Amino acid sequence: MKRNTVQRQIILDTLKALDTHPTAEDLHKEIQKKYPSIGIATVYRNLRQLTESGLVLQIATLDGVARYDGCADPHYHFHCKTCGGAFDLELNLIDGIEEAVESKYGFQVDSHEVTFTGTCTKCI
Amino acid sequence: MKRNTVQRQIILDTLKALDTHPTAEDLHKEIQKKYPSIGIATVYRNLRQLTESGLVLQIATLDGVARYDGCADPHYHFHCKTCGGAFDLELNLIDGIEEAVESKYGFQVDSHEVTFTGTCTKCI
DNA sequence: TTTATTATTAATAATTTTTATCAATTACAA
DNA sequence: TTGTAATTGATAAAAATTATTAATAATAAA
Repeated sequence: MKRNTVQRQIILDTLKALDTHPTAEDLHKEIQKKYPSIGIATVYRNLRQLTESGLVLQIATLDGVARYDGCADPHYHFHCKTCGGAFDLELNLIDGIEEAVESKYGFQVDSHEVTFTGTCTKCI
Repeated sequence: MKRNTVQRQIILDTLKALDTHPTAEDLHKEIQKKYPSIGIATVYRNLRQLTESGLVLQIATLDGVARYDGCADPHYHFHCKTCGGAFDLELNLIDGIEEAVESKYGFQVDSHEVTFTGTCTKCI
């Protein structure tokens, strides 16, 4: 059965406190500042668990490194191709688009993600 | 200066002939059937070049493995979380959404991608 | 509370994916 | 045809992620 470990809570809390969208390694480094004993494998393992349970959002990036988002409610993202950063966007979610795909293709749609690519204000 | 090598042409042609969205390894295996001498590094190298020049589209996936799309004109995708497959969707592109992000955030937006996640008809 | 069970951990080895290196080759310009 | 430098194939290296394993600790049962 799933257990409530302090490590998992620390990982989730630290992720939620960051508004960047850290990679597993980023998050591990941040955690190490306060809890140097927590290993990188534990971070990976728990990020996967938290993603599966829906508490954490995994963001796909073009450079192949997974980034994580502690915010549960859905929103869209912008990726800067210069600095690699991922930013939240406060846009209204597109309405009815998941249902459109389900009825047109017969797929079962769980979620959708909209990602913009370009250059952020700092990097322009 | 950029050269026109037979390898690059083979890589591009093979990718265009596939309607799946292969990973670099998938594509390399497919190419090896006819051209066993072409190495995996050449496939990676050219996929990156072709992506940079805009002839090929790189698709971010949640499992962290890059997939490639030989179709130049933009369209949306569906990812099956069971089989890992990526499918093209023929939906109308969302209108004006890039401009909305540019004016709201001041980012320079080059493109946007909409990705649906769920279960495909085969895997339901 | 104490004990037993077993999920989880830290550390690290192994795997997977992608990029860098480098001598040989080859496309293109002169 | 010849010189050049971009590209190639092979492979080493790097980066990212997952598996392994003995030790630890969270929870249930006694």
